[in-house]
Amino acid sequence: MDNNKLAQLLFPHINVEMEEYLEKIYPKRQLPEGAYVTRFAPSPTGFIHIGGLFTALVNERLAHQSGGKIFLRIEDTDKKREQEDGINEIITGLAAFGINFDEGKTLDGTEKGDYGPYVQSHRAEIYQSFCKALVKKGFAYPCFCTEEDLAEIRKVQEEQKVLPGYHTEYAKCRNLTYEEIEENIKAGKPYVVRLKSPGKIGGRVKYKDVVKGDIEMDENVADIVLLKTDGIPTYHFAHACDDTLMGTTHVVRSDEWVPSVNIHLQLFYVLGLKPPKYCHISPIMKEDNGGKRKLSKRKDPEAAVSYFTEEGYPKEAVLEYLLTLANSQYEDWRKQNKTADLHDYKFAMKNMSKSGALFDLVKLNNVSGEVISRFPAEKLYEYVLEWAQEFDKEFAQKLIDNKEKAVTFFGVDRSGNKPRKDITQWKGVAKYMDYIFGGEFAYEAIDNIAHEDQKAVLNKYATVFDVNHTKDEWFGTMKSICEELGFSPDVKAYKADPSAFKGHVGDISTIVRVALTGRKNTPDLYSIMAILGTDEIKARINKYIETL
RNA sequence: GGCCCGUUGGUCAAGAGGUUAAGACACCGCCCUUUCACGGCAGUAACACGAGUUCGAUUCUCGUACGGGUCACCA
Repeated sequence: MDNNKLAQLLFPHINVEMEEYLEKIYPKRQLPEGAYVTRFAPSPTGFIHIGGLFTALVNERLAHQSGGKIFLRIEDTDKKREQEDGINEIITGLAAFGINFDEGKTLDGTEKGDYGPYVQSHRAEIYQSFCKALVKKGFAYPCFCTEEDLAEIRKVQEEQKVLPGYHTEYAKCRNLTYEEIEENIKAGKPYVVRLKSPGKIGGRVKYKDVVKGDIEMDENVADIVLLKTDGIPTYHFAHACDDTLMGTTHVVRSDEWVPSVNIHLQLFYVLGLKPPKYCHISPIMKEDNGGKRKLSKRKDPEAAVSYFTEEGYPKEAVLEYLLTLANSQYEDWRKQNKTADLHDYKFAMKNMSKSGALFDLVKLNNVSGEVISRFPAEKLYEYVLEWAQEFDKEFAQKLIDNKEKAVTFFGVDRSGNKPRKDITQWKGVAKYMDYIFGGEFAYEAIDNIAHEDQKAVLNKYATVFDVNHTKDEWFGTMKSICEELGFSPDVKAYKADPSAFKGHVGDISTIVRVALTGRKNTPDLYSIMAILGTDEIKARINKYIETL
C-alpha cells in the first residue's frame, strides 16, 4: 500500500502540511521559564457545573500565578450537544467568578490570541492535515464499517469474552487494499479515519500524573476514531492536535479522563509529539444514600454555578470555598492573611486531594459568612443591591429608597476586628433586615418574662429613652429602670439568686429588641434605635404592647 | 466483567515506619458580655479489614471489602 497515495485520496484538498502548522503558523510561545499554559475546554452547552468552575479555577490559578496563560477552547465537535449562545453563557458565567481568559472567544463574538481559532469546529483543516500526516506514516486508515458492523463485532467479542473494541483482527478495515478503499469512496460510502494502533495486547504504559502520581495501565490497542464521518475529530485526536499547537503545558481536567491517557499518549507518540503534563483532579461529590456520587446536573440544584448566584453567595465566597477544597492549607493561609486578595495565595498542585470531596453547604456558609464579614458597609450594600435587582426587585427598591439607612445598618457591628458573621448569602438579607424598612414583621415569643412585666418594662422605657444618648448613656438608662421594675441591673447578681428578680438587664434589652425588631437576634440595638428614630420607636413599642 | 483510582473523626483534611494522629466546619460545654453577636478555652469523635516485612506499622507490600471512574463516530 502506498500511504502517500492513500493520504492524497483521502485528503486531496489538504495542502498545508502538519509541519507548517507546527513550525510556521503556530510557533512556540515565548514565555518565562516555569510559566504554565493551561486551558479550559468545555463543550458549548452553556451549563457551568460547579466542578467545571473548580477545574477552571485550578487552571486559571496555575497559569496566572506562574506568569503563564490560560485560554478558552470550545470543544464543539459533537453537534448534538450544541446550544445557542452557550459560549457567551460560559464566558459570562466564569467571569462572574473572576475567571478571565487570556485567549479565546470573547463576548463580542470575536477572538483574541495568536493560537486560534479557539473553536474546534473551525479547525477542521488542521485536524485533517494532522490526520493526513498520520495516514502517510501508516498510522491511520479509513474505515467503512457501519453501526451494524460494529455491533456485530461487539457481539462476537462478548461471546468470545475478549477485549471489546475495534482492534487487532477485529479491525476489519485495517487491511483494505487501496483499490477497495478507492472503490468504496467512489461509491460514496461514508467512512471514518481510524488510528492504526501500534499497541500490543499485554503491553503496559506508565506516566506520572501531577496529582495522582505514578499510574500504570494497559497500552491502548484500539483503532480509535480520529476523524468522524463528517471530518470532525473526536475529543482524543483534537486534544493531541490542539494542545500541541496551542502550547498547553499542563492539561488539568477531571479524573474521568485517566482511563483515556493511554490513548492520548499513543496519539502523541504516532504524531511524533511531546505530550503535556497531565493533572487529573477529583470531581466534587455529593452524599447520596450513604454513598458518594458526582454532583449531578439533573438531581442537584447546587451542581450549577448559577445556583450560587441565585442564592446570593458572593463570588469570593464560592471561590474561597473551592480553594479550600483544592488546597486545605488555604484556610491556614487565610487565617494569617485576613485581608489579602485570594489570588495572592500560592496554589500548589501537589496539595490537591486524590479522592473526590463531598460538597458541604454548611462549610460554604461558614466561609461565606467569613468573607462577607470582611466587606465594608458600602460594598455590602452594593452587592446586596446588585443581587436584589436581579432576584428580588421589591427589596431592591427598598434598598434604593432607603440607601442611607441601609448602609448605616450594614455598618453596624461590622467594623473593627470582630465583625458579625451572620450574613452568609444575599438571599435572606431582605428578611434579615425587614424591621429597618417598616413595622411589618412577626414577633418572636419571649417565654421567660410575663406579659404584664414586659408591658411594664416597655411603658417605663418609652419614657426614658433618648435616641441622642451616647452608647454609655443608653446603657445607663436601661440599667436605671431595672430596680423599680423588679429586674437586676447586674447579671451576676441575678445568676446568684434568680428567684429574687423577674429578670436582668439583658432581659430588658431583649424585650425592647423584640418590640422594635420582632426578633431576639439582631445587630447592636443601640445603633438600630438610632436608625429608627424616636417616633418610630414609640409607635413600635405601643404596637407590641397591644399584642401582649 | 476487564482496566484504573481511592479509603484518616459526621464533613474537608495534615501527617509520617516510633506523634498525646494536626487544623478547619459542624456539634456540645464553659468563660467574656446589657442583648444579639464576636472572641477565648475545653470536649465528643478517625487511621476500612486481614495477612506479610519490621524491634515497631495508620504509614511499606500483598490480598479482601467498600466506594468512585472508564470501557462510543460524547466530551
